[in-house]
Amino acid sequence: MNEKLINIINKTGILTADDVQICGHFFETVVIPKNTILEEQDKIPSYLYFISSGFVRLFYKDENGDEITTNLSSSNAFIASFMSLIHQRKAKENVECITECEIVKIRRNNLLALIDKSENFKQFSLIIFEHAITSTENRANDLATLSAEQRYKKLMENQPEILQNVPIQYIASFLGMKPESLSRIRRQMSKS
Amino acid sequence: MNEKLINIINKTGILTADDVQICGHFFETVVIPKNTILEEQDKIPSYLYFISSGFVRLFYKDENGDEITTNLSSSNAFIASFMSLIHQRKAKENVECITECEIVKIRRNNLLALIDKSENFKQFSLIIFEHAITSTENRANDLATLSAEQRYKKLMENQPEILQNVPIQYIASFLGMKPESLSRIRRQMSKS
DNA sequence: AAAATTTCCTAACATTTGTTAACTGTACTT
DNA sequence: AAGTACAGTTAACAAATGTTAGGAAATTTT
Repeated sequence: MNEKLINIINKTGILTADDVQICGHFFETVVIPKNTILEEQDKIPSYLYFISSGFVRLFYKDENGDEITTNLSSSNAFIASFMSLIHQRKAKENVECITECEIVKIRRNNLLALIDKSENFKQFSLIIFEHAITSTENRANDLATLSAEQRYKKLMENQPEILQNVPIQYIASFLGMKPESLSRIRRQMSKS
Repeated sequence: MNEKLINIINKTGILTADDVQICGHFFETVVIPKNTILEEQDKIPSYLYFISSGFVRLFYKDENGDEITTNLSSSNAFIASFMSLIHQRKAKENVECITECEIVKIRRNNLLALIDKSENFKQFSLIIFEHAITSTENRANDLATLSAEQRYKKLMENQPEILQNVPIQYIASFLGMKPESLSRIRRQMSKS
């Protein structure tokens, strides 16, 4: 199985070597070209994804046809349209590879089978899920309390690799500002 | 058991009459005076709460000691510091009754026992959980894409009862703006 | 009831962010 | 290589929101 995924799993200390062995049967590693949509808005998603390398985003198209980026993720993170995946409902967002990506994916039914079979795996998947929720909560609280510049600086500190690899317009949308505003902020910061 | 809670349960169509009967043993109805903290930030929460009547908020104190309101809920909603309740971790936020409330609560261990015992109850609790997550996602997306005025108008339309019963400062914080800004918006809207 | 505290409002001003439009550079097509 | 489309930048201006300070109104305490 994918080494990075094994590393992440071991870091939690939840799964045994046997557990990992079993997992291996259900995860599939694939290389995806840039700009590929993995799961589409308004369709029922099928997979949970682990990003082994590359950059992935979640975004939805609003009433005006504008794309709103709600999540930016890079290597060693899980990503999915989580709630829709679990409940088999139409997804509110697209899952898109921003760069070429090495992706490790598992089908929903296999994921549920693992969760059902192993208490350890249940706990592990809860942690994945919790990360996704915490990240949404943090985004909401940052949008509510920080200025546009503070939000950008925080992203610089916490996920600097994003800045090098993700189009500015996606970053601006994720941070809740216009691309022109982000441009201005970047210029002002480069001056001092 | 509390009638409103039974109504909500029946509306989902998931639980049988027997299920509801069993639930009744584990839920406890209490009346709570206004301004009471039900669960405290940095402590491990114990209960899931259903608001039978009254208004409840989630809020956390930031580094500066400022209170940030992250959720405003009224009758017929479940509320808790969900992630912390499930994982038995220190809560990131307080749960506070804003007005006097009639609350129906269930202890975490009893909740887990019900989930474990009944597939129906597992599904039901997943729906409660999903509501909480959807509400956080919506807050984040609204903060990212709408102006302060648009956010206030949306709250007016979706939860008008909040405006009559929740202090303006909490509403402003929840909407990610300063109380003075909310005051101005309300005045401008009252003019036209 | 008076005093004190807190909440909310108001207004003037400062700052931040959005809007519009033009321009540059880059990547993709032909 | 030329042409086209798109992403990113810049600048001037407009609009929205934050800041500060003071006062009115409501609530709580004495």
